[in-house]
Amino acid sequence: MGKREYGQFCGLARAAEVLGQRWTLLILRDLLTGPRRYSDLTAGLPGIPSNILATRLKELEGDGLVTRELRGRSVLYRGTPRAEELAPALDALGRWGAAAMREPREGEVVTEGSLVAGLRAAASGGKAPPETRSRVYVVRAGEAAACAIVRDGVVTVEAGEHPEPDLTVVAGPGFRDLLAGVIDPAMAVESGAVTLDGDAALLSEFSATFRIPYSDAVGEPMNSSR
Amino acid sequence: MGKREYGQFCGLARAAEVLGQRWTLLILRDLLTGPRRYSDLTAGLPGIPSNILATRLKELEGDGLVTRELRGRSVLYRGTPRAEELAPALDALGRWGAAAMREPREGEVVTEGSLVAGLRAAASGGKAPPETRSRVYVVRAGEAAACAIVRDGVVTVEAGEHPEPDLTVVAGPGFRDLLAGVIDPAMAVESGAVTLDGDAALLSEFSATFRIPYSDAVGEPMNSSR
DNA sequence: CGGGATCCCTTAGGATACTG
DNA sequence: CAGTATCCTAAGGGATCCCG
Repeated sequence: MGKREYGQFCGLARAAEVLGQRWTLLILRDLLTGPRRYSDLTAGLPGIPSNILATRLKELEGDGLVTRELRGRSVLYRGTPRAEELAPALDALGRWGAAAMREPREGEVVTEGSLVAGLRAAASGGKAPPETRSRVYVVRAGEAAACAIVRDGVVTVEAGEHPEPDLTVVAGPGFRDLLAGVIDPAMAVESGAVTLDGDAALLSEFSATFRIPYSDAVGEPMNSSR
Repeated sequence: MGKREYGQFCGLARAAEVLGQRWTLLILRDLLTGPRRYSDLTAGLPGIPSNILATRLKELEGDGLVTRELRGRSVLYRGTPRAEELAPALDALGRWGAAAMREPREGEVVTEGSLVAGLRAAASGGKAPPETRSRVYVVRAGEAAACAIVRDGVVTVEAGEHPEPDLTVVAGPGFRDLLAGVIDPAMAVESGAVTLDGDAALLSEFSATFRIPYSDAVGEPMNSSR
């Protein structure tokens, strides 16, 4: 048995062999938001050692999850279709992890990749209204921004801004409570959990579309102010 | 940033911090099939070093995913409700990994845990007929056995045998092709992919209920190293 | 300047033996 | 049975250097 293998004919074991290496899941998370250069990945994964990123990209290429592509004088890394098949699993994992998140820990940041992944996980847990009219939301948290387009009950989330959002939601402290449903949209505005720009009446639709309840199987944080 | 943390306020990163340690995912997989003693876990995870198992169990206990319970003169490890919330994510991961599985690699075994996890992942990808009449299947692969009960479109899978199965399916070489749908039930019997005991006509219902297609995004093994 | 490779050091993991 | 204890190797972290 190699050092990465588990010696079991089991889908979960196979997944763990590929995804269980440190940083791999986050690299794939970022690549599922679109093709990225080496330096984009470095910027989106603060603290990753350069040699580890290079090693992981080579491993993922060998596993058929990433392709490299020369573009101009830099290299574009792109997730393959096989990597895209991971989306449901990443959403499920992200929902599970986010269900236990209360406040950010000391020093934790929100990257573009984490914001996009979080919104995608939240979208798979809410229910978008099956309207014909489409909505464009922009969400900003920390330095990161993402846009979500809701159309016919289907949500797509991309990194970055959008030229004509219907509503821009700037996340403040307590934004997580809105996704959890422990505060309602009006309270969220009042408490500063969100700051809005655009059609503020859409916030309740937003909060129905994006939802990650707190797990009630997790204890309260020690420094709880609620 | 500690050595296990990623420094990101992100559900996926939090999940990776807990689940990304070697062996952890498989330990949880086994504990989601029911409470297990230390020696049960050792037996279900061939090759795991004893010190690693002990370390992981302590970590999982600290993370609120496992409880220890003295029962007689041995210790029972049990997954907590928070661990059970992982089930959808494990199913999704298992499906993703299993979609790329062709034949077992040299030396790979099927354990009870892997069989149960595989059937659960397969059940989340098939559609059980919404009948009132319930079905009891027993599936055997290698040394392992599991039973699946289908009732009103809901599938529950447990480890071990069942006293009165409607159909017992013994997996042979090519059983994976039946789950993938590349051979039909009649062919599966003929080719020896399955050996049946009981109501053989139920096999087509079985193969509709448990399904894991092959990923068409996977080519031939492209990675000879490792 | 982007995309790494190399070096050194620390820590986690693996194999095996041993004990309460 | 349920773990420790030990020893050793491999992988990760951090900084720097290199090359086109």
